[in-house]
Amino acid sequence: MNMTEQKPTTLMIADDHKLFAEGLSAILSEQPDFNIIGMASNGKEILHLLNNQVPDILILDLNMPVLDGEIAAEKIRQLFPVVKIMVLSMYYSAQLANKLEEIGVMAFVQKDTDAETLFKIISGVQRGEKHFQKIKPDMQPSVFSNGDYFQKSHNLTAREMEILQLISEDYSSQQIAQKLFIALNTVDTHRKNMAQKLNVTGKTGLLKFALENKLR
Amino acid sequence: MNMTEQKPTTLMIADDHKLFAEGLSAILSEQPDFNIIGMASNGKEILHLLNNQVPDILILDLNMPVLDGEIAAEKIRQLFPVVKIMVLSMYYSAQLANKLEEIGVMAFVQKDTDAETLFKIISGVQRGEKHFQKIKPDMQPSVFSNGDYFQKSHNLTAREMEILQLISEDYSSQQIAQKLFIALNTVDTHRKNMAQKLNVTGKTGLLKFALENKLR
DNA sequence: CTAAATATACCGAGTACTCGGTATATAAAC
DNA sequence: GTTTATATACCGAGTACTCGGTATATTTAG
Repeated sequence: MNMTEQKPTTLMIADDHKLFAEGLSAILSEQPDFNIIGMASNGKEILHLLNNQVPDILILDLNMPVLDGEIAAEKIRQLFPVVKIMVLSMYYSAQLANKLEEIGVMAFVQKDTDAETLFKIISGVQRGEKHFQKIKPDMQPSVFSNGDYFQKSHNLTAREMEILQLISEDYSSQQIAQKLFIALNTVDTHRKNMAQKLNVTGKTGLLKFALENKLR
Repeated sequence: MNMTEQKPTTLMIADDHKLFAEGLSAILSEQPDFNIIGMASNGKEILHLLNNQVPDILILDLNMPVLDGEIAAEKIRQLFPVVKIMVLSMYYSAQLANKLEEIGVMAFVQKDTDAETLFKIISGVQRGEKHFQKIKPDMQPSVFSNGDYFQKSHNLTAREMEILQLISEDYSSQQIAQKLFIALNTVDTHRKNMAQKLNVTGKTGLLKFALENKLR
């Protein structure tokens, strides 16, 4: 049987989000094919762990304090080239995926992937397969994904939200006016009204509000 | 023994981040005091689940597609007032904590809490205790938490990063000049240099870059 | 030591924005 | 029907910003 023919894949997890890391460790531990042999919460800590023992696969969060995941990955490639690195992140960008592949990372996976898929990717990585998954090109959820929330809690009109979305996409007022076939003054008025409703100052305040409320 | 005296706390989890939800379910299932009886990935789905069966405690993610966590919480308070609601979020704000408390939510917990603490909060909620934890007042990680990453990958100087941080904190150029005891023209020059390095346009481009790179 | 990088500072010409206020037409609510 | 909300649009006075370019002093790297 397969179970007696192969030893479990040894894994280490480096992620500063404790609840996530512990949850991930728990679901991976349920799999007989995987064996968690270490956990770290920042880049430096994982380097120390690897000095004592190296796993088959390291699951590395991209954004960590003290020593960032990307830089940690570069160092680990140099110091422990036998370790296969998988990077986890909430954020996807093709540029970043390319960079990680150059570094020698084996997989770049988003944190909203389901467990079954993750197990398959891990097994693939252990066999030497790369995985640089491209989900939707635009990974950034639109403001409209929470449209009901905004309309209810901030009393924004549909038009205001339309303009807020365009602001968050770097449209100047002139560009917004052209796109929506309205006057520059009208855009300005909508912006003024929104800023007052949201109690922020000007375009940068609106932009900041829009971006911060995409947080998950 | 306590185990025979009390029945396990029944829990449902509503979170669209599958890996997180499954991990959370796994660690909670390891606790004999807790029993997961349902999982949903959006606000509407959890409402349907509750129509069939209600748990002691519902663990609800704040930002979900289709029907937002906050609005779902309000509806659940009306329709299923016996259910104790705990809200999980990556983001903390006192304003939001107040609002959730008004709605009748029992706890507001950040996703970087460790599992042991979460177990304690859940047990407290089951006993009727509220938990509106205030971690650090400024929950937003500073750009400097990834300082090495920025310096390395974008060739930003220390001064440039200092100014980028102030831009992300809504400082105008005039205010930055005063705060750093430099001329307005100098701030402008730094901004211009950064915008070119980061290949963005102007202040809004810089702000957007700063905010987007705080994503976890 | 020299060369490169960084911080500081300026000019000029122009655009974009801010925010108090005003107003009208249309759509939605009562 | 009337009233309220929304979308559209304007004015004025002023500030903030943009971005091409210039420059020098200091610090850092080779």
